[in-house]
Amino acid sequence: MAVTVHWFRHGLRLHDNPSLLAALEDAEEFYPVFIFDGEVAGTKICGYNRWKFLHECLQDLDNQLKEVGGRLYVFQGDPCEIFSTLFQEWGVKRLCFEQDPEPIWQPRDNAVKKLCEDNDVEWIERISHTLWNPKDVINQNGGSPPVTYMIFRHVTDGLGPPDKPVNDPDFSSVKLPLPEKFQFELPCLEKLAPERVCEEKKINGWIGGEKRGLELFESRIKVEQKAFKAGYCLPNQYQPDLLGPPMSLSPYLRFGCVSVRKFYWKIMEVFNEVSTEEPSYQLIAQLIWREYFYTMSVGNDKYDQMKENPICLNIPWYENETHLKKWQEGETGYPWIDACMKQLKIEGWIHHVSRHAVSCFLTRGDLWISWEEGFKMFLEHLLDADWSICAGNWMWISSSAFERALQCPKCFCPVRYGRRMDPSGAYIRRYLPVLKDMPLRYLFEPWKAPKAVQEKANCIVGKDYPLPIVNHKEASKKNYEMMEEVVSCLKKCAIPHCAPSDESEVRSFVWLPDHLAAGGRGCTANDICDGIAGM
DNA sequence: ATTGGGGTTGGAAAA
DNA sequence: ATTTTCCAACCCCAA
Repeated sequence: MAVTVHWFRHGLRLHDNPSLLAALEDAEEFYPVFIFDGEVAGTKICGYNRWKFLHECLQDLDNQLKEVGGRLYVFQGDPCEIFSTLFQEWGVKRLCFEQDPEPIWQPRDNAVKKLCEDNDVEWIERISHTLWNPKDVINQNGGSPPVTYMIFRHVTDGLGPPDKPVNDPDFSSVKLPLPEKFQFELPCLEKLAPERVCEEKKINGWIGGEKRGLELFESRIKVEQKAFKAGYCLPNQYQPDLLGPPMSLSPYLRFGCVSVRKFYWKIMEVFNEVSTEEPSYQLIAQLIWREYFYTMSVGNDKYDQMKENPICLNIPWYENETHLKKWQEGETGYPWIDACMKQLKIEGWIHHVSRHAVSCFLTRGDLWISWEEGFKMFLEHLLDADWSICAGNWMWISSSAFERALQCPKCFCPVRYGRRMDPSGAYIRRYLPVLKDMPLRYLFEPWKAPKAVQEKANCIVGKDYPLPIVNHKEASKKNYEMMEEVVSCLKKCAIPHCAPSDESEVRSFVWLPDHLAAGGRGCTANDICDGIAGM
């Protein structure tokens, strides 16, 4: 019988929460704790929508705990200092928390573990943010992160399917002490970081928290079930729904409102109910990508930067503050790009085709600006961005790492790709109202509209809407040549690193130079920017 | 595998 | 009403 604490960081949920169960086991008194330390839950770089989402997650946890007679204890400050006080005050005997695999959290967690050891407090860390323990994947692979995505898949196949979700917590036999003097007011963004409250406090349709996450999950499962029954197949030239209400679970996976293991097993279950075929890997491909980027960041604290990052190509990107600013603000003069950036800033979530478009435009496609800038922008605004997933996706997109480093694909045309993804132009008109009367014909390249058309549409290009900041055709051609040069330099020093076991896989691989292969990898899948992957 | 590019063609919108 | 322009819809090919 003991006083125990569960420390929430990721994993803002009650279901499938093994470390929460560990905290409740044989406990006499139980305290659920969340600590704002200026970094937790991605609050170091955090736009308004992310703050709002996090607050809703915490509010939801507090509401659920109220129903079982408790409250969520919320603190602000350094975890070590706070726990040091709490251990004394509450007489804590056990501290439980979910594993945060990313390197950025290790100093914090190591310090707290040491504090526990110094104070004779048992600490328990459990895996539930990822499908597998990244450390198991690395061990299974012989001590280093898998060199390629294919190998990653192979290794995880070797580990077997991920653990099934654990039972819901039972609070009936523990005491949930209520505070006498402590205030449970969640610190609001306006007070904590007023400079981060942007003017764009728009309603975005996203509501944080486990309750909403599970509702969305259930409705999403029904959609998938229907698709399976109808004979699920991968869409070849599919039309993304850029205008519908948010359906992605990615923000809920990011904050742990919905368990990734629940997601995995439910999809499998639903598919198996409908079909006797072996479930396609594609069903959970995005979850595996998520897993891959988390795992690959383990032990690489330079994962979010180009310099000194063993897996990232050094590419001589331009430094162009003006271009960067225009990209960030959605003022590039390419309506498709600008609409995506406006939606990102206003709503905090954009579809993966939008992510493809703007990330390619910033980096290897048009502006030739480092992916690190895009990483920072996405990490600030995207509800589903997490440090390693965001950085991994940006390296991928910009052809800075993985097999992309040696096989740079064609870039997206900001006009043509937009036309295909948003054929009615409704998406652009929603996020760029200045273009609402521009005829569809010129909507994706309004600078080509004759003066009379511009006047009639009440939008003079160069005045009401910017002229394009670069000539796509010229810029992308030059950038492609520069990328080819980088690649040809690399190929000269490329040496076979390891032979693929399966002959059929050879096609998918490009040999990596040693310095890349050491911590690097290649992969063949595409479509990695889906919200689930959480770029 | 998925894009852009080149070619062609038919048709719609602009002039 | 006629001409011009340009785009969607094909195809195939290259990367």
